[in-house]
Amino acid sequence: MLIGEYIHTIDEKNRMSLPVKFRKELGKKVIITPGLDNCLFIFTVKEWEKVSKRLSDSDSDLSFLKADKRSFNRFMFGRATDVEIDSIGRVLVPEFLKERIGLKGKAAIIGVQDRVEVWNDEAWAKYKDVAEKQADELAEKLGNEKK
Amino acid sequence: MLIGEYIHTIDEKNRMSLPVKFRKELGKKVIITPGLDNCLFIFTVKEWEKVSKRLSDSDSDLSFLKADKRSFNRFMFGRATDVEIDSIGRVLVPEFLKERIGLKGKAAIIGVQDRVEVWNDEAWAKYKDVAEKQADELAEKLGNEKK
DNA sequence: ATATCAGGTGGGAAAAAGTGGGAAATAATA
DNA sequence: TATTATTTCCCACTTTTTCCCACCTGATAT
Repeated sequence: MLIGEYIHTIDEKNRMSLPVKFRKELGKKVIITPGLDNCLFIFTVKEWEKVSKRLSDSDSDLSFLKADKRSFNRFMFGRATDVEIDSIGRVLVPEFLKERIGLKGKAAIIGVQDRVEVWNDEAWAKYKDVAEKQADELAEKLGNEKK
Repeated sequence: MLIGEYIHTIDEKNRMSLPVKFRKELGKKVIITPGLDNCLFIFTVKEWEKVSKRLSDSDSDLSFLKADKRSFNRFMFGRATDVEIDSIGRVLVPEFLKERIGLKGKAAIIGVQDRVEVWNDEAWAKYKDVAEKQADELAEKLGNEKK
């Protein structure tokens, strides 16, 4: 399971080293896609297959309008990139994905169960701040939904 | 069962030794997460699996499509860390978790049934003070609820 | 009182992780 | 094809982490 928060550098060659704790689970190749809430998602190949299957499944339970779904899939698939992890555990973050979330200098690398998220470090700090304030509230809400 | 209260030091290398009485039950690897009321939780791997399973959406590979799940999962997993317990029973408390609860110098380590809690020792002292005064009151309230 | 033991603390050396940069290989352009 | 730009690979440096050993303190036993 991918968990934890790490702050790493993105250098001028767009290289970013992955936390050692993630490397075993990620293997030697990953899929980087635009994520939601202004971050990037990194999936293992296996996880990506699961995700993409469910996204393209025509009779899945996703309550998407067809048009919405098409455009969402373009967003996810059209800009997904598979990247090799180099011999010392770094990935190359494509320029257009970097730009998309305003990455430069420092990145926050977050393990979220089955995926890794990459954030502009400042954006992450802000997001965390807000999330924390809402956390109790949220936990309670989720708790109630289960009833 | 994990019970009791201990005051231990956190040194400059972020090491904190776990009470001997806890070590057997905790095993050689634990999960540290932010807890509620401004403390940290330490779970055994087994306990963590139970907790995280219950809290995450187990019946969907696409939980990231829901905004509130995303926030919650980021909070839950992004800020948890698995740490090895070293040969003499110490854990490394990640800097970002230390910061979160204002840990430095002395920590209060509390056994709470299935989990261990870590507090800033002064915060714990205050909390205890208040809690103690309310304990009788609280006990009665809890007793009544069960009826 | 001294010795012994267990739990907890601290520090130095070795190893690992993360970062940066140059050279070789490849691709792009004219 | 020659030249330039980009990407890839490899090595080296720096910082952080890990490992190991020694010390301290308080409790118990001799």
